[in-house]
Amino acid sequence: MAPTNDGSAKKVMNKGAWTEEEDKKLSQYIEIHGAKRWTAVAVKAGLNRCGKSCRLRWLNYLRPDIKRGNISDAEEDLILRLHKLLGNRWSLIAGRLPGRTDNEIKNYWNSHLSKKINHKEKALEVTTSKETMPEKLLDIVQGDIEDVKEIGNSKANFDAN
DNA sequence: AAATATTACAACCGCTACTAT
DNA sequence: CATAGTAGCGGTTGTAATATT
Repeated sequence: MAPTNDGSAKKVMNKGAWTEEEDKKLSQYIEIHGAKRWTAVAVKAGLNRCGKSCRLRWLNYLRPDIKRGNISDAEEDLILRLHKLLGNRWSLIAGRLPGRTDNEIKNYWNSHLSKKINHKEKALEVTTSKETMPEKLLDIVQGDIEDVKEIGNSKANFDAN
């Protein structure tokens, strides 16, 4: 811990897996002061971590509204559909799956779904059949697809510009 | 039962976008 | 308007857990 350093600029930060104690410090600090100003959070929470690391930990793990546990069939189906529509825009996809994070979905895609990519056509055909999708979810997807297309398009336009 | 391979996931890194000065 | 600092994104990696031989 401790200041450790001589005058020269860089502190050596912790890296790698978070300990329970670090988690606790981080959540406690954030509950009081909010999830903003990550560099300050890192320092003031007494964590020898960079802000970026704290942010990631909070967003992907500690944040209270995170849904844990396995991706349901319905969620998987939604991921497949959205990915077909959006490509690797994980954050956008995650936005349509309450409680799931971009990182989690990206991971899920890379490990579970990329092997299904071998039977890609089959998988996508299945997901386009409405019967396999619960009504509620279907509404969500269809409602959002317009939004999402717009976002996609405007980005494309911007890029092309 | 041990050794080795595979899988799954948390966390990192570099880059870009956004915001404020 | 330019520039600096911060937040966010997505690719990639390290490794712990699990499966296979």
